[in-house]
Amino acid sequence: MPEKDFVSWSHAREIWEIAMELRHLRYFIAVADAGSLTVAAEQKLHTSQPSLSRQIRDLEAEVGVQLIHRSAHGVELTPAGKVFLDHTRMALVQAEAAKEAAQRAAQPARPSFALGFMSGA
Amino acid sequence: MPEKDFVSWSHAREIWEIAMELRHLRYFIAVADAGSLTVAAEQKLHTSQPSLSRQIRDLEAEVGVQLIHRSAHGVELTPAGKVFLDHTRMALVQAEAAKEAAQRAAQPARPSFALGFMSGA
DNA sequence: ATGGTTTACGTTTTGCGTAATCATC
DNA sequence: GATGATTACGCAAAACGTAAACCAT
Repeated sequence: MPEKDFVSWSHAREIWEIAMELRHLRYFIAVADAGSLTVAAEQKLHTSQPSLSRQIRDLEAEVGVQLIHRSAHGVELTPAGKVFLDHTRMALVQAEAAKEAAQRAAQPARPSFALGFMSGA
Repeated sequence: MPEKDFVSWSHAREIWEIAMELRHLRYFIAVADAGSLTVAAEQKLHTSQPSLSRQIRDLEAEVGVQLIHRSAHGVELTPAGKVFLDHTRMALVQAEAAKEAAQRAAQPARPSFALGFMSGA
């Protein structure tokens, strides 16, 4: 039976309707860390700038908020972008934790340790 | 400058190398809730069973663990699958929270004209 | 025989890379 | 003029849908 009362959603949108993908979040984190689309693409993600530029643009369209400010020197996070970055990191960590927890659970002998964290205010 | 000491990773794998996507997690949650690939596909995800079957299979390959046990009555979560489900839900919630936090941060402190979507005080 | 999952295959979407363009300092 | 982001476009990979096959009850 479906137990879905573990958390309450802020809005009515169902989780199946989220268009955002982890790839977008990874790209955004790389850009934020590098401060530049160019170096993030080439040195971190091993992809091309145009690809990365488009993914970031798609992400901003999905969120509906401008996350970075483009300039000639590189990119700079907007206030909304900084907030988004923090949550984004946690989401990635959670996804990776899910994978590792499943792998750990599949091997019965290992004691499980919790990789816990708090969700922001 | 990259601030990345907010959490320590369990393994050396970089986050850019994660092949898992939120779509896989959404699909998995739907299957777990429905207890069946067929009804999850048709009634929740509005897609086809073969598509869903392949996505779940891909997810299991990525995680490296069998997450569901197929039977004639439907599907049943393996112990690893149950653990994975919990973390997966949190990851989805985090991702959605990131989006909403960014939208909230983009709103000025005092909205002069309310195109509000929430019935607040 | 029925309910449910998987395989096969053709179609369509979409992400990606190269090259060219625009903008800012 | 040089650095960096965007647009245009062709290609390749992957997701999707339909149909057929398989498996257990």
